[in-house]
Amino acid sequence: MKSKITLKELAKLLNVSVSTVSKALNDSPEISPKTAERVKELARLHNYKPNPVAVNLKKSKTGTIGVVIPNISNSFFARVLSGMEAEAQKHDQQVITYISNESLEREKQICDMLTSGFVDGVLIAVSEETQKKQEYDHLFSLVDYDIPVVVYDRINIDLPADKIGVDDENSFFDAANFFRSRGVEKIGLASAIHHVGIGKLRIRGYEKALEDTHHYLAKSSKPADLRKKIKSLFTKDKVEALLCTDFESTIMATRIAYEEKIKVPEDLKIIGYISKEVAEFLTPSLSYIEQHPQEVGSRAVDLLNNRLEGVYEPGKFREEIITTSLVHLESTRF
Amino acid sequence: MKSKITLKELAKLLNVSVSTVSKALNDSPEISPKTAERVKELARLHNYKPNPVAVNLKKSKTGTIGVVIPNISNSFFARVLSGMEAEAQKHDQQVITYISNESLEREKQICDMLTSGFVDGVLIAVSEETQKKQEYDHLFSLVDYDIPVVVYDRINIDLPADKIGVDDENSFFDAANFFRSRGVEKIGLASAIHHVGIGKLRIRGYEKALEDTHHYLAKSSKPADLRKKIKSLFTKDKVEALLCTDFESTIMATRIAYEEKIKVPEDLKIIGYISKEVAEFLTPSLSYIEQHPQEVGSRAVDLLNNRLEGVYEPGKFREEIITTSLVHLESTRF
DNA sequence: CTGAAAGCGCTTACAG
DNA sequence: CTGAAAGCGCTTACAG
Repeated sequence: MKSKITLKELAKLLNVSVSTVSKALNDSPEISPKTAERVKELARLHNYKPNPVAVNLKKSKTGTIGVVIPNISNSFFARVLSGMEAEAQKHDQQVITYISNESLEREKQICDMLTSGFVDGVLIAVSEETQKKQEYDHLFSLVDYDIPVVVYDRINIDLPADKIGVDDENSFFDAANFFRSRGVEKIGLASAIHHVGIGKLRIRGYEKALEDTHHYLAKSSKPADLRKKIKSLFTKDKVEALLCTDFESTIMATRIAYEEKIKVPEDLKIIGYISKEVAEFLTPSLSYIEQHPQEVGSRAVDLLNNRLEGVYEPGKFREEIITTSLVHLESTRF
Repeated sequence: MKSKITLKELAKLLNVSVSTVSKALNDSPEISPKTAERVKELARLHNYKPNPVAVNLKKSKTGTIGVVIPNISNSFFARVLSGMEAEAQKHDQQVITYISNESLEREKQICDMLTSGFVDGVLIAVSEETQKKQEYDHLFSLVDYDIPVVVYDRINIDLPADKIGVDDENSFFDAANFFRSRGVEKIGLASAIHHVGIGKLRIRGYEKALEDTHHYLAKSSKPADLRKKIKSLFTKDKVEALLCTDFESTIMATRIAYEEKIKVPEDLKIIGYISKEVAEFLTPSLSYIEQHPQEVGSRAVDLLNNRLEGVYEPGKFREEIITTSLVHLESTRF
């Protein structure tokens, strides 16, 4: 039960002033080596640690960064968070997590909190609802309060902030071209997120790669509807390859193939946007787009810190893109 | 660019003292309704929000709780975190997230940080390595520093702290008995986590239910080895049902069944410890143990807050258990 | 009902 | 080299 010792108590025990103790512990050159050593020794003995709240108040900062996550069950975001936490550690920053659950209302509440000064900066991926309704006032209010914001992953939003994203469009451009190069003709796409930014980009990549051929699209945010459409791609259109923009459509596609006794990869190749963890264990294992979430996370923290430290010119914002890679497992075996 | 206004500035604008402003904003009965209204109006106009760092310093608390998570990619923990965040919100607390990556070393670093006073309390699920090596000194040092600790999920550890767990043993006791009641004779178990606490408990539940019959066990923390053992259960022992204690063994089992052309559920029933999200999408969909992670999370925060508020008697600790439920999907269809 | 003062635990110009 | 003082932005006994 060593209740925390303070500078003042330390000072009294040493018969010196609080300022001296503080300076000694902060390695100020003003202090004589002798007293410095005396102070440090006693501090060590008592296991002294400065009260971070007091230090932060003095320094007018919080030592903390706020992360807004739309959906933590999505393992992409979970890994991004992990990358952020690791990077923040290196800078002795604490990560405060807020989960919006893809809700605009919740996101507003969170931003409102954040304007009170709980954090030095904010990393945010905006919720689906926010994107759909295009209501960004709460985000602008962060900016108004001079709280630096870094937008990650879902970056196609018009906000004066640094951004770190993933090359969604290119990933599917490349994936579609991969199939073409192998002579596949009927290449389909399934999407449950066609209405949100990243979904649109992935679809655009697919369409650009296949400008000159027929597009086979199954798009719907309603599971039953999507299922019907994917099934139709398989049984009526008889696509030979399928790109899936998200977890739901990917898993649904493998599922429907199984039910319809379509052999993967013999009769149907699939590439999906799912995590390595799940991809490797599916039956058959599923080729996927690796988004390097940890890197997205650590870069996001980096951008924020550079911004906080004034490395970047005020008013001019960065936009960085992490390059994805296509990982081939069994579902694209030729 | 409304840089934050302070109490002092507000006071000057109103020609009253700082104390008056503070009291007015905190609805102190000492203040006349008239001035209270004046103060509040100006505060609203300037969008005044008290600086939380200053408030916390004054109140000698941080308004923050630290959550240590072994592995955020595990969707169980991701959901637990979500439950914690939701509950913390209700109490205006911020959640600071630390990820140990199942590493003892990292966990020590984190605990060391935490003793500096970044948080009012800690919620922790200890890392696998910590459990294996049984090194708990860093956790005891939290307790020594009078930082309340709540241990969640991995609770079979001897620490003076409140605990919130899941009825691991019972879940598999019930699951095994479910199969028996349906006349299944050869019931196997696969585990990649047999060496850690929750794994042991689940296995014990299985063994208790089947005390009088033969046990078919496939246990290994090495993937290749586990795979061989599961395969042997299927092809040599010809088990008719399998309980899997974790994500890895569950997915591996479905995978091996597929490769060996064993029909699920016709020739083999499976129950696994995986998340609803994955279970529902597997082929066939997989019956699973629902652990109610969000509830674990929110109860953990509750326990901590009751402890902080002195609701519980000092020195006497709570241990709560969340009851799991067995969710039947296709893999246990009779 | 209002305000001056002390203090939460630090840091840092400034004086000596 | 050391210390007294001011101050970060609040809250809250205490006096008037």
